[in-house]
Amino acid sequence: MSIERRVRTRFAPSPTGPLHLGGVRTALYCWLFAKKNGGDFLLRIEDTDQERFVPGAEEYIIESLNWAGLHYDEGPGVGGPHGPYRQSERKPIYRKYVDQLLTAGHAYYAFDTKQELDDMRERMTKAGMVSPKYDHVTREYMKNSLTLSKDEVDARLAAGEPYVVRIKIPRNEEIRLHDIIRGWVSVRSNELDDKVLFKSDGMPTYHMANVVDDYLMNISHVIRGEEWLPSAPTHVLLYKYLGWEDQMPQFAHLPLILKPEGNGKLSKRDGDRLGFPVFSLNWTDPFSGETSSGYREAGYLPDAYINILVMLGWHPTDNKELFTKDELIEAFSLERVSKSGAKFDPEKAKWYNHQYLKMTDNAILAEAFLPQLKDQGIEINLEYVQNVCGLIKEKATFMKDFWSLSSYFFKKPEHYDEKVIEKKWDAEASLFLSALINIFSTLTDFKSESAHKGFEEAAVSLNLKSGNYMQLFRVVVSGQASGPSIWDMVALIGKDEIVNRLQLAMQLYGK
RNA sequence: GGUCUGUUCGUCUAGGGGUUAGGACACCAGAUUUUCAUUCUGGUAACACGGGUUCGAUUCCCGUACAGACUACCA
Repeated sequence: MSIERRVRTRFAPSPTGPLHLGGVRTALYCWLFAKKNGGDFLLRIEDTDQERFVPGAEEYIIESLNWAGLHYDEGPGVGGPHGPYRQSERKPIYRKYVDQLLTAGHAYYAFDTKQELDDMRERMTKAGMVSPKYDHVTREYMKNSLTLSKDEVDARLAAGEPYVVRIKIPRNEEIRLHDIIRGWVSVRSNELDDKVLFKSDGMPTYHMANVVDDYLMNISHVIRGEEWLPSAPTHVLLYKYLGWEDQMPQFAHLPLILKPEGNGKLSKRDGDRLGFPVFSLNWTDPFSGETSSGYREAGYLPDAYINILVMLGWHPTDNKELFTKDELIEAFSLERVSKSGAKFDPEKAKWYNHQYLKMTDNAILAEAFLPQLKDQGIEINLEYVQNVCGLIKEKATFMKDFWSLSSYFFKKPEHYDEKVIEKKWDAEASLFLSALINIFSTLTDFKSESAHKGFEEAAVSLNLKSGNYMQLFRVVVSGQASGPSIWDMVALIGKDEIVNRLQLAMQLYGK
């Protein structure tokens, strides 16, 4: 293993639908590891299964990655020295390696039809085998170049009979592979099946394509989900048979992301069923028309999303929880990725978003808030919006909460929290609010402190406890029972409007 | 069923042969001179079980249990 090897990682999704949480996290770890080591991160589209092709999926994947800020150095649309980066476009490349395996005797032709395969499985199942494999024993009873005579094989090939190429798994060997996260893993070859390498449609399967492409693209580290661990030994064998042992990438199999309730890995099929999105972006299935929501549209900030995902299976050396991308690149290492699956916690995800919202500059928030305001028919100067954002971001979990949290900064309340009105508006309240109107009206300098002072004065003048009317006052001004610091809010709305709203409420509820 | 992988508070996790087993989310309580969904302070809460090894094991080893992944001409 050369010490000088340049770090190159790849994210290799199959365009069979939208990208979900786990996929993005895999991409994130690949990206982080590459950046951390000054290497390259590539995107490769694994579309060797034309039957599962879903229109729009590739675009969706790319857009998801871009939204999350995981820009790739090589890949579709970007190019690079090892292209093309779509396996369907690399089709002619694979044949040569399949032939190499065939001539070396590490692979063989198999002519079994779907029916024959099914029959074999049924037979074996009846014989008590739970999941029959095409392996070193069953292949003896099947139609392949190991059981058929050379003449017959040639004849079938010449006749254009459909065939697949399977790897010939050796008997009684122990296959060891080193995983950065899990250490040494070993399997006996007899447990492995003769996987199809080359399909009858002329396309390689994942196993073949992935090994060939990783080699050709000079991938140094294969970082992927744990679901690939069982087939990794087959891949190791492929590197060996192709004579690429020296360039074999290092493996790191990531723990799975599990459903919050119960068990099992979070899957695309979970959609919105669990009460939170599993996808990055909104998605409409082109076949069924079914729509699923995404984190972007749900109001998550990209950096918050990244932060949520990175903590699902990785942990820094200290107890730090909030990271910028640069800090993540600095802190990340595969050695600190945990081995066990992580249940996704939607509540904690919200907390992260809230933290990021608070950290975001008011100017940026205001800019993002503008479209919502426009939809509400509000036109107002940007500085005011920025100030509003500064006050309400403490209270918001999502950007989309902004309007409901702040509408009263832009127009008079249309409804008042009736519970508070009922509970707090007594005879004294009317006296108090009248006094407040008078005092506020005389103020020339209407700021947080002066408004607060005026409020206290009104209470003192009537010998009342100011605290008793605090929440009522908030409701009168905003219609809502809770919100940001009351005096800051009042000062921002301004004296005339506040007095106005007090009078309005007196007309409605005054006793 | 078989193979592989895993198992520290409800959840994400830190730690590691001798610790009051640490942090975060959630939850509960108090505080912010009784606005609040923010903030602050405090609290409840965990080493799956059984055997070893050891002066000592939550930490190392072996079993058991449980969980998950895989078991297609899908990736």
